[in-house]
Amino acid sequence: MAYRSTERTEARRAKTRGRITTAARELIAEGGYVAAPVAAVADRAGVAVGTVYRHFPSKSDLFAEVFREASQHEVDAMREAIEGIPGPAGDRMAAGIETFARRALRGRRLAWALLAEPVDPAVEAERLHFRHSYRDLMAGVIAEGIEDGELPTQDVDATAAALIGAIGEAMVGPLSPASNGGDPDVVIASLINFCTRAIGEEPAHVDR
Amino acid sequence: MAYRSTERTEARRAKTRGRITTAARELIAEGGYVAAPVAAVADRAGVAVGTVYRHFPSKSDLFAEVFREASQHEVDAMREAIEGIPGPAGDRMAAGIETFARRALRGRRLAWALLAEPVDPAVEAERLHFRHSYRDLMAGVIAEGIEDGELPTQDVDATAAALIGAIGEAMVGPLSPASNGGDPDVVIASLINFCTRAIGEEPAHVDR
DNA sequence: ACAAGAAGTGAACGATGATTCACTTCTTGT
DNA sequence: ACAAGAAGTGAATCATCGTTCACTTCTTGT
Repeated sequence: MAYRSTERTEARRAKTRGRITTAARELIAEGGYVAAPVAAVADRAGVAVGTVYRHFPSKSDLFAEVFREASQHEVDAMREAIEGIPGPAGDRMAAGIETFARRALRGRRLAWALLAEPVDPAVEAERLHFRHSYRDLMAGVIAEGIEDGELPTQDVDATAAALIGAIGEAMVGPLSPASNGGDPDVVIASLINFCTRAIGEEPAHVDR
Repeated sequence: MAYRSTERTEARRAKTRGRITTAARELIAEGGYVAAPVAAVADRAGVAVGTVYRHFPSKSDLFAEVFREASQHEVDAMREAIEGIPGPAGDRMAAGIETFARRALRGRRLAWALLAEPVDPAVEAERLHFRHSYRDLMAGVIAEGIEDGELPTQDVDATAAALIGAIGEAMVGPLSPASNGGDPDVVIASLINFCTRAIGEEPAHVDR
């Protein structure tokens, strides 16, 4: 037994693995899943196709990991926005949405890939987890608002699911003004007004 | 010139064509776009693969037609629901949503394929048209409501886009209570309450 | 009955893309 | 220096599908 993996080789291995996931994420951010066949990922990472398979059992596993990391980032950002400030539920929801929206608009393609682009089942499972996290964050704020008497009683899960749908469509959907050259600030303000009314509050400012 | 197409042959040709589009629609309704390769469509229609290409220049064209027909049906149904009744904008929007929702719940897979499942660009163009139609129907009702002083001023297009997103997620999305065994009537009632509040009205009844 | 034209057939082709594997190159402990 | 084991390679393989086309079968007018 003349070979023993050491810190040095371990680090090198991790570095290669990281180059592969980074390449995959970049390709997705540029052109979505279709723009990221294994050969292209390997090419961008500067390794051979076979090397990808030394680090991941299949393409699905690779992309599931990429997905998991990227979406965890997004969810964490939203959670911080929501929990970071005190105040009424409506304001905290608005802060969460604003954070989500600004990040999504900065990387529209990646946001679309995470939210909506079709993928294989293994990756889809990650997406489901991701969407659940969003919904639960929203549902939590709304439930508190109801408990405090700030919001009307409502089916919290249904409201939260519909909110996620509305936000997704408004940010990355083809109908969205954001997809058609609208001013991001205006689009976000409209979206927040919509969501504020939807949970049963009066928006602070009215559009237009 | 000894052959002249006649009514009889014309009818036979149309029938075959119809069998092909029907087979395609059924396969989509059962398993989505991925479950409908040309060979499977031909098989279900009881014709050879080559026959499909006698009737449609390409798979894209076939599916574009299937999409167009199916979505036109849906849009017409919603339009009738909205225009069929008099009354305040909020009520008419609710009627439109209810119609949409009941149809979507009856054929969830097809609805998902029409609304969200990724497809080639030619078909995507049909979908865009379809979603635009929905948005415009919604935007029309809301604009009238604003004009009548029934609804607060708001960015009509943004509201309409967000509504479409909310409805889609609530009906066919993985988060939806409707996807998790919820009672359709309850799910629809919650959705309508959400949308009613979102456009700036007080719902008639409160959930739970 | 027959020729012309159309509809129908399905094996073969071509493109794309994931996955494999025999082989080479690098690292490590003796 | 050397053997063992790991990392890396990339051409070849396999699978899936859309599309084509030489051929067969049907329909119609003479």
